[in-house]
Amino acid sequence: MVVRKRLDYGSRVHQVPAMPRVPSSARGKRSTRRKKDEMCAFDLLATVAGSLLVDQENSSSVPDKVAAASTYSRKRKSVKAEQRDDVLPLNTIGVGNCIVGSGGAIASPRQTNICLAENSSTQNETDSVLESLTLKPDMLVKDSLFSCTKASNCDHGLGRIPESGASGICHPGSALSLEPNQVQVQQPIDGDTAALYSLVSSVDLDGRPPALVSSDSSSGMPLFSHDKDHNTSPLCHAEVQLAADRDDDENSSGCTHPCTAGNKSYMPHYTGDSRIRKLYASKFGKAARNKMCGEMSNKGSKQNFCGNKISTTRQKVQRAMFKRKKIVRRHFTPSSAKGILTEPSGASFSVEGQNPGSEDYNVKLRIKSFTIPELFIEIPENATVGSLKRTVMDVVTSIIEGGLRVGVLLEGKNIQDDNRTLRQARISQGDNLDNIDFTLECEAGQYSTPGIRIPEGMDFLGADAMKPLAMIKCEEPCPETKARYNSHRSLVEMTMQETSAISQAIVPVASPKSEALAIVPVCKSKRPAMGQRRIRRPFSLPEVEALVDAVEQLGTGRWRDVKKLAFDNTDHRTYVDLKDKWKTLVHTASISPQQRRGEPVPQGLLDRVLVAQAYWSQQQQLSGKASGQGSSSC
DNA sequence: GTTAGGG
DNA sequence: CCCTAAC
Repeated sequence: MVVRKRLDYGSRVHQVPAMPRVPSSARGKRSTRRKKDEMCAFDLLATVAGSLLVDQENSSSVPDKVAAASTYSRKRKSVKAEQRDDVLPLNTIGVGNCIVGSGGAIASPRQTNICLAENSSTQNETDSVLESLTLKPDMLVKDSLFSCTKASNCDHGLGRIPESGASGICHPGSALSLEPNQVQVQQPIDGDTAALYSLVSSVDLDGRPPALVSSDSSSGMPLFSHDKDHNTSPLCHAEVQLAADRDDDENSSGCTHPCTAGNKSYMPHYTGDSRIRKLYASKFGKAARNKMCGEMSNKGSKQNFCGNKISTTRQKVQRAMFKRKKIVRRHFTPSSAKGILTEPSGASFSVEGQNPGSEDYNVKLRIKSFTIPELFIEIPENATVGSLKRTVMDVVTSIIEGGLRVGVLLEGKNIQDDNRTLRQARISQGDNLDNIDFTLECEAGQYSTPGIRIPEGMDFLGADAMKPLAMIKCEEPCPETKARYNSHRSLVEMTMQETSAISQAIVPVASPKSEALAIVPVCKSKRPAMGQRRIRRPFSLPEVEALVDAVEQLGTGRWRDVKKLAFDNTDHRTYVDLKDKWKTLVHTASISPQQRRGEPVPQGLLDRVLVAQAYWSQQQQLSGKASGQGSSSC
């Protein structure tokens, strides 16, 4: 039922009409407007997530492999609280009968990736996976789905609800290597290929601090114990594991079904109690709202997907291509034997008690290393290193954030029928897993969505926009793989090891005072996912200077004019942004230099800010007095 | 659509 | 940056 709702919503997500704009006075607060059923999804998620966290209280902690993760402890609760205040405090939520994974949900509020796994049987496995989930600092993790299941079904099925949002942020590495850490998802084997798409699409890319992703991802993963054994270099490999789990009918009823990867925005509909709803609203709500477009947003904000406005130029990313090569490890779980067998090809088979011919088996895919090796960026010589980093981040983010559509190729042939089961597609048979490829494509198609306006000049990708962004090659299993497997699970691991070149064309964007690095990727699919938060774009020094200049001339109450004067050619800076930036500048100028963060602003500039602020605030007071006096006198 | 302000 | 109220 839940699945159905999600799917239904997702299928029409783009047609969800924007909330009619009502007079401000009539616009109530979100929380009061929101209907109960709009909160249901997260209610349930919160419930199950809470149970997982509680369960994992007993599990071992993630090794400190990232500096930021050093503080990670078994008290995942505290870690999350410290590192992400906008994360749902899952561990504070009621305990259920299930282990709930919430990788994305925690790693990134934009994406929710919550998986439900069986509770007791996977406890140890969760531990082991947690250990292998530490992320590389520059990794990319993007999770576009979460899964859930009813408590009564936790012992068997794993289902997931792809969460909205092909979003991505990336940390440019030294070689632009972007590696998602392990993201594991499980998929009913009799799910169709669309489900597999969703799973693969869970290779989320996110720029959140690695530690966060690490700990959070770990907590969110329904996991299997084998990872630890062969994951020799967790820091060097980002892995996505796709585990397919086939089980009895109970699962299907309790598990949500993944939506197609193409639909990145849809809403879960759950029912939950007000207690959890409160939790959600207070903590997770903000991020979730961004993600959960439509009803959940339900605000009529033009920044949400409900509106048709495409606000930033980050959408301008020219299509690029890159390939991914994967190594596939295959593990089977025949019955009546325990141990690891190696087939002639070198694939490792884990054999564990299960009836031969039983339909209970799983497929697990692992994707290691998500690398974008080549980016072509035109950057002025006077660019700073910091601006270069930001540019690279923006470019890569643009690539990712536009949304990735996953395709499945079997023996080079694209499997287009999403409704086919894996078995029907001959994916689950085990004898052709080496011939499975995945393609990643930008979600350019989303721009053709009715109601979504593509700014002119942003659509220069043309037909090229649909070229595969990535190709993932499944190859030979790693012979050295040794794994302990959960019973009745067969696994396939895919390793993305090589990446073909991806070429990106970046175009400079007009910017105040010829800002050195106002370079924005040009990508048709650059539009952020519905309801998705915009990419953070710190103001550069030239921008700040331009802002100060404009405010000095126009004052602090004419942000639209300021925009027109100094940022007219900068699409991604709205007058609200300028107003906000001025606010932060005033604050920055008013605090001690030691307390300031981010790229330092010259004190001289800050002094001008204070002077201008004082002057114009005085002017406003005077004008206010004058008008007040005038009106009274009249 | 703008402005102001809280988060 | 997001969101909302108020205009």
